[in-house]
Amino acid sequence: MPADEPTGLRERKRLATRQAIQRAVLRLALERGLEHVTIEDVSREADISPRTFFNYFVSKEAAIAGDAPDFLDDEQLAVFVEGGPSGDLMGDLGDLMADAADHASESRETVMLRRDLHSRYPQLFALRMAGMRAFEDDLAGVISKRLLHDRPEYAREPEKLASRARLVTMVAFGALRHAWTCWAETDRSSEEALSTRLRDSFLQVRELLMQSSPA
Amino acid sequence: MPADEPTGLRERKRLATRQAIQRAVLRLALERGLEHVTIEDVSREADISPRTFFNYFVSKEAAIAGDAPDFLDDEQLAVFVEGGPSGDLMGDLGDLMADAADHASESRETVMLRRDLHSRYPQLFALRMAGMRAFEDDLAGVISKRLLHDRPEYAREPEKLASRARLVTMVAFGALRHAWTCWAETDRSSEEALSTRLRDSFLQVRELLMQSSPA
DNA sequence: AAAAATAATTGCAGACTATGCAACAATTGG
DNA sequence: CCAATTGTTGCATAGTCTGCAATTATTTTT
Repeated sequence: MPADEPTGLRERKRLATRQAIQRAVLRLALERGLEHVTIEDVSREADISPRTFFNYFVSKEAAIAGDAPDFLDDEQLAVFVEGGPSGDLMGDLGDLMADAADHASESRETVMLRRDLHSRYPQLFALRMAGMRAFEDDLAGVISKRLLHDRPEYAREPEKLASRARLVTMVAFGALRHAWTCWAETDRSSEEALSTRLRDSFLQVRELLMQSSPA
Repeated sequence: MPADEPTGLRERKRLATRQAIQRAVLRLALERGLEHVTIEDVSREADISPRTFFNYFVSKEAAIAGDAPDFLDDEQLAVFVEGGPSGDLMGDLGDLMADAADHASESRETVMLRRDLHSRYPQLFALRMAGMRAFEDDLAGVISKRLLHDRPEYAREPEKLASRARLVTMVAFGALRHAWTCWAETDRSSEEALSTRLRDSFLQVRELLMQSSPA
């Protein structure tokens, strides 16, 4: 279906403006410090009017936080829901997240700028996480289907299923945060991909509780 | 004559004002909706000047989010660090959090108002979580000591220990979020304590990965 | 108990954030 | 090329937040 990219001029311009704003605010914040950047500065840098800024983001913080990752194609999602690829829940979730990170629609520059900014202002990272509620809800839906596939008896207890799906989602977000935090700390010259870190963190979660019960 | 009241008048007044502001903003936000409450309204309700509001909280959101839970007494912490009380990491963390919830310094009224507000505005809950970074760092420190006690060989790999401690912390925060979310959804008339939910969520995390590996 | 030191409250000025509205400009589809 | 749709902008206005200096309240010292 998505063969080429026949998006209209309008849509392309909108995307370009959105990215220009994000680059602008990230660059300026890194350059002169978060508190010394105003919407007016950002707008000048991105070549738009201050009013237009608010057509794209509700606040400076939202522009810095950026968008939640895109979800994957339906096919990959279907594989996950039906117990694949490996059958291990945490491992498969790690794969899912890693692939999402690799196919991010954001430019590499934006991702790197944001990583540096998060290192300097850890609150921003927490804020980015806070902005991912919708993504989290989507994820919970997918996980719910997967759990139902793994243990069909959940069909008789829909509330328990929902609760469990949320628990898995929140634990997965813990792994996500861990991966991002580790990645943000790696040497700037290191070429280690975020996706590698993601897979690793999810596998560590898997190990974690196996080890935790003492003799 | 001097009943041991270690806190001076000044400190008590400050605490009272802080709590008055929180009650005011929560009540007003529940009553007329978040977006129809201004700092001026809150200040009037709490009997302070708008300027004073900002001596206590940096923003309206911060007042709503409230403070991170207090940590427990050193003795209880020492037990945890040395492998107690049960020896199971997640279970012990659940106990720790549950006790912290039971001994919260906040008034029951404030806790309930916040719960209701979070039900109506889930973003606020995410924001509250985002504001707990310092608490999270403290927790990571405690967990690091516990891990070192459980597996002294970590002493040879301090970086691995730190990374693992952070992972456990973030997974624990997932459990925390789950417990709070479930608790906020329970019937208002239910007397189920948050601490019960906390213990339950942590134990579920423990079970989770045991079950997750298929045949 | 008064005086000095310390800390909290307040008003005010000023910069910045954010939204509604209406005019204008650009893109799209016929 | 025209008409509909969508995006941009300026303006007005309400609200957020900070620095500063004056005032008031508590604590400490003598």
